[in-house]
Amino acid sequence: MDVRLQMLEAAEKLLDASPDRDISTRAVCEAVGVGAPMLYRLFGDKNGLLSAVVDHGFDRYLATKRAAEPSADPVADLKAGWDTHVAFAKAHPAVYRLMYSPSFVDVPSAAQEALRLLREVLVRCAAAGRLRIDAELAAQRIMAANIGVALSLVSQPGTYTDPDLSTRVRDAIHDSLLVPVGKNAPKRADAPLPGAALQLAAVLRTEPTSLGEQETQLLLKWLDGLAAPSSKRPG
Amino acid sequence: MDVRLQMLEAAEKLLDASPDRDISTRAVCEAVGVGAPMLYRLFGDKNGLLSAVVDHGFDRYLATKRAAEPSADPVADLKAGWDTHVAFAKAHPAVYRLMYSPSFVDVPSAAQEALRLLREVLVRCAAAGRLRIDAELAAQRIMAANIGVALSLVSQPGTYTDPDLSTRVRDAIHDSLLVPVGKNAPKRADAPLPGAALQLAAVLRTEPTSLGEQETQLLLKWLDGLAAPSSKRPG
DNA sequence: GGTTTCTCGTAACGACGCTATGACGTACGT
DNA sequence: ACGTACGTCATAGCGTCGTTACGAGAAACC
Repeated sequence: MDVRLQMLEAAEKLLDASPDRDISTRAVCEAVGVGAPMLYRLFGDKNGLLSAVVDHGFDRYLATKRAAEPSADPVADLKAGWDTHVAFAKAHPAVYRLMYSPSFVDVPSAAQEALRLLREVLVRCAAAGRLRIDAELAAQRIMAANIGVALSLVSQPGTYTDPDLSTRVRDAIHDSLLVPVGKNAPKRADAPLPGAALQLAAVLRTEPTSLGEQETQLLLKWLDGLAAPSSKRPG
Repeated sequence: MDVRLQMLEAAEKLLDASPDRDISTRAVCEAVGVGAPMLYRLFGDKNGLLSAVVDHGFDRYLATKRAAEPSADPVADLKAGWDTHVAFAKAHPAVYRLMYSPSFVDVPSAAQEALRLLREVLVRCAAAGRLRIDAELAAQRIMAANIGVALSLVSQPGTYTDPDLSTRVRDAIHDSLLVPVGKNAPKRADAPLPGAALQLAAVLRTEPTSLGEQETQLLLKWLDGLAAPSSKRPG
């Protein structure tokens, strides 16, 4: 019978159901069955309620995450942290938008908490000799890119269609900040075949050639296959 | 005495001055000196006005950018595009938030336009042999990271204090998508088509591919034809 | 049991997005 | 020249919002 928790959950439910991602204080009060002054005694004002919703959702999410976090491989934890960030955004799009693009001035404390946890993982990476730069600088770069990927996926799902978008951006950022485990580490092999195929395809699409139309189409099809031998592009 | 333009500029000014980044239709109408029905005849509703503000600000910004864009070095254009994106966000924080984290359902067309321009630059990079993957996939990754950096800088300037944040994330993403200049990039200026065809033919003769034997032979024959300088050359 | 205090629902206030109505000016027909 | 039809736009209003003053009812204390 915790009224505060009831209101938080009602607000989150209404928020996810709302098309314009906004709610009215009246709807929240009516859903719980309390009067309007109750809301203002508990949360101060509407922004306080929304901030509390963000903190509540994020805290509950972190509870399941914090239990298994400190593993032996800090780099694996780093990547897992990125993925859980994106998963949280997909699971609670409205809450995520309030978290990282709030309409009020003060950023919810959950955002600060998330950055703090990221910095802790990075400190462990540094202790393991895997971090190339200062943990605070690395945390800012990773978090900024992570927010961008998550926000793009939740606010423009029709535009950002690449299923590997998150992991690819993640690895690009991480690779720029971490030192490889060994010298034989996969030094980004500049595979000449896909590169050459991509370039020829690009040129073929922009310049006239001596080939016929069907020949060009078949050639382009082959080139696409040569450029992406292991994965398929989204249509 | 263009009322529509007056209202757009008044709305933008009020938007930047507002602490909670919201405006009232009444304030916009009063600032221009027109009645409320004028706004609804010009923009439909409040969302229409805000969408128009976004498109107007972005179009005016692109006008100064499009003039000097197509340079000889597409990679330099790519990096400049990232920087102008961040600069636009810093110059118009309220408009930028509406653009990439809108409160209404449909994303403003300016966001689509920005992604389209990015893809065009990437196609030019691919034609120069500098792009490692498909232009569409690369555009999504770059744009997602770019949005994250810009939105973090404008919505949490107190948290993201690293002055090099933007350029560092930019270079990390770009390095993961581009091939270095010296490696296997033939000179674009002279004859891109024969060069690309020759390079691919050389690679095909030294590496196993996913194509069958007959296909490879036919492809090599075509490539020899494309590489031969007997075909028409641009004056 | 009477008084005080605490709690919380009712009702109201100002501001909002949006729209119906009517006044005003203009162009046209006779 | 004068009446009429038409387009234009401000006034005024409706319903809803966030927020708060007020009063009723319950509980606690002397």
